Order: sequence, then structure tokens, then C-alpha cells
Amino acid sequence: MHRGKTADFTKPTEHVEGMRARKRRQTRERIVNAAVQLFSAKGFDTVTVDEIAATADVSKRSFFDYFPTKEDVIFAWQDDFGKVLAAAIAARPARESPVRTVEEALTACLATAANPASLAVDRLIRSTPALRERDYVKYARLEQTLAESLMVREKSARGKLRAQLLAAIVIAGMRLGNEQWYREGKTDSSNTKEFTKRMFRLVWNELYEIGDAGRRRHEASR
Amino acid sequence: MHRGKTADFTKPTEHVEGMRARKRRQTRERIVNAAVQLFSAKGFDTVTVDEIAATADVSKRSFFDYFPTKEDVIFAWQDDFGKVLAAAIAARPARESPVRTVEEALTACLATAANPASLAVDRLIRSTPALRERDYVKYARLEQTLAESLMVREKSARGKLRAQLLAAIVIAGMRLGNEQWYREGKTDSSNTKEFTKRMFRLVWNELYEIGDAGRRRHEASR
DNA sequence: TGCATATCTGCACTCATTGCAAGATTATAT
DNA sequence: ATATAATCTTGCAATGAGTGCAGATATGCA
Repeated sequence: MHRGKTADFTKPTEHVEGMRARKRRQTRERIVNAAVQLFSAKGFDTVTVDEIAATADVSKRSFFDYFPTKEDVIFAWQDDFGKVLAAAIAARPARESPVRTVEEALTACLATAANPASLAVDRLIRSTPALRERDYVKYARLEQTLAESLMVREKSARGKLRAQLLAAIVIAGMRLGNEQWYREGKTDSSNTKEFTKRMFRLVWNELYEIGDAGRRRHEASR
Repeated sequence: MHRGKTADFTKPTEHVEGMRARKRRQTRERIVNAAVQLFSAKGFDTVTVDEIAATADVSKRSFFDYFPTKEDVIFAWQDDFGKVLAAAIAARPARESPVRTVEEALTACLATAANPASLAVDRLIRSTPALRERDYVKYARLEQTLAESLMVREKSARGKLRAQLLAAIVIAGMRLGNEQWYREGKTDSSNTKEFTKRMFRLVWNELYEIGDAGRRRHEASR
């Protein structure tokens, strides 16, 4: 819960993380915890921001200083993942195959990311229309980020379109994989890597077959 | 205020479309028109529901009887498209290849659908964050609908997953195609069919290549 | 014509979200 | 350590979306 260095007083003004930043992070966590707990207990819609704020011991006004909307409490981590993924893509060698780039980068991110989406949060999202919609938006944004990261490497219009399509596919795969993951009741991040690999293999195979079937149709009708 | 046909009394009870249904449709259109016009002129956020209602000459309360949210005025047609698509899928021969099923059905729907998404509405969506998000949701729902329509034909878990992936890909292709379409400034629905066909061919080819590249990687690393 | 049903409207209320300015807290320079 | 600047919190008031309710109004039908 608290990672605060208890020996701070020996080094009064270490700029690693001032008291300000620490308190802010703590408050933030307090709000998230309060919200998740209340939502899980009473349902998203019946919990008011006032209630969350009160439970987290901040003013309602401050709540909105931490999170732009009530829903964002649940999806706070999402922005980070997008940035991490973009960075991971950018870190790959410039002229690597897009397919390889995206697989390596995403695999690395998924292995690293301490997925805060616990089973409880997942259930919450699934059972709340408003949150489910937000979840779609989350994936859409992620796809957008990924697509842009991949497109900067492409100069042709065709290449850019391929990048967009690839991004869409991979994010869809991630979404489906995620559903699968929770459906199988896996909560530990032990074998994330193995699971991810299997998922990629499966997706690539399906793509191949789908694409093959599709192009054959067009060749025939030509 | 009233657009009632004054000659109605000649045929008192024709059941084609009672006055009730007609008025409702007219009112609905009046609201949509008022909304689109106001949004385009002043921006989505600065227009209030009160304003729309006043312009369309209905009470604010009635507005919410026609549309569940302010945003839905813009996406009203979306539900229909989903239903039409689902029906088109269901109408295809039961044991046809999923790839063919989806291509035929979607092509037919796109050709038919009198796309109410005019250039103005499109611009509106693109320039309004709230609407852009709703747009994502629209596609997500469409994907869901399509996936379900395809899944009922599959019995194996593998087949169901393939259906979901296929749905995701096709809807992504549709989204990208739509962007392309407007980017090219095409507003007439003259060559929709040709455009759709080209898009499908492109997507299938890309899929094949992506899938091929991906599976090769996995075979190699095995 | 007269009842049953579907619509429309005004009213009051809840709640998310925002702007503002005063008050409290932390960081920094002297 | 103290003054000062930069930040953080909060209370207050206001806007606007969305909802439940009950009383008109209008329409469909016998």
C-alpha cells in the first residue's frame, strides 16, 4: 500500500519525489480504491461522485481535479499503456517488418504492464453499460496510437493503410485475448507471455486463412 | 407546426401508416434537422437540448422521448444498420464460407443503405470529441452484432473465435474505407459498390500477407 | 360518439461537470 | 528561519443532461 521511504528525513530535500507528488499519488490511489469498492458494492450508477469523494476524504471538487469524469477513475491506467506501447514500437529497429515490430513490442508491454485491471474491475466494466462503452473507446484509442506509431515508418499510402489495418487487427486480437483470459479465470500474470504467444500464433494463422479465402474469391470472379 | 395532409379524410383508416406514426416520424426528422443545423452552426457543446427542442418546436421532455441522449440524434440510423446487416447475414445460405457470407452481406447493405451520414455530419463527428467517441462505440456495437450473427453458424470454439476476428477485421475495414471515402471527397453513392469491392480485395490481400508473415515467424522460432 | 391508448408537456429533482476565488500547504530563495 | 512564489484544496454557485410523474391532448377504434 505505501512505498514511502521511512528514512527520508536523513536526506531532507531529495528530489526523487517530493512530499507534494507523493501525497498526490496517495490521494489518487485513495480515490480509486474508494470508487472501485463502492462501485463493486452498489453498482456504478447508484454511486455518486459526492459519495466517492467523501469516502476518499476529499472534496467533490478535488475529485474532478484528479479525474476528468466519473468513469475515468476506472480507466486511469489506460493512457499510460498507450504511451508505453508507442515507446516500445518506437524502440524497435526502423526497418523491421511491421508484423514483427508489433508482435515484439506488444508482447513486451503485456509482459511488463502490471495490469491493474483486476477481476473485480473487469466484472464491473462488463456489467456496466457506461463502462463497457468507455472500454470500447479505450481500445479504439489504443488502436489509434498503435496505428500512428506504425504509420510513421511507412511512406506509401498503401503502407499506411496496411499499418492501420494491422493495428486494428492486433488490438482486436488483444481484446479477444483479454476476454478469453478472464473467461478462463486466469488472474495471475504468471504465464502471460506464453498466452500472448499462443494468441499471436492463432491470429496470424486465422488471418492467413481468411485472407487466402478472400483473395481466392476475387481472383475467381475476375 | 403541422404538416398534416389535409386530404386524409377521404380514406379514413388506411393502415399503410397511420397519422400517428407519420407525425412521429416527421417530428423525429424535425428534431434531427434542427440538431444538425444548430450543431453545425454553433458546435455540439454549445448547443443545449432546450435549444434543439425549441427549434424543432417540441418540449425538452419530448426530445428525450425521441432520443435517449443528445448524441443519439446524430447516430439514430446506426441501430438500423446493425439490424439490416444481421438480417443480411442470416439470409445467406447456412453453410457458406464465412468470408463469402460477410462480403456478400456487407456489400449488399452498403449498396442499399441510404447513408444519412452526409459530409456535414461526418465533419461534425470528426470535430467533436464526444461524438468521435460515440462513433467508436457505434463501430464496436456493429462489430458485436456482426460477430454474433456469424457465430451462430459455428460450433467449435475455434470457429467462434474466427468469427469474432473476422467481424473485427471487416468492421475495421469498413471504418477505414469510410474514412478514405470522405477523404477523397466522395459524397455521391454512385460507385459505392465498386469502391466496396476494391476495399475488400485490398483487405483480403493485406490479410494474406500479414498472416503469412506472422505465421512464418512462428514457424521459424519453433 | 365515447372509451382505450399513445403522445406531449410542464414541473421538480438528481447529479455530473465547470469556473472562480479564497484558504491552506509545500517549495525555494534569501 | 522567513518571506515569497508555486501548488493544491475546497466551498459556492451555476449550467445543463437526463428522469419520474401526473395531468392534458390527440389518435385509433368500436
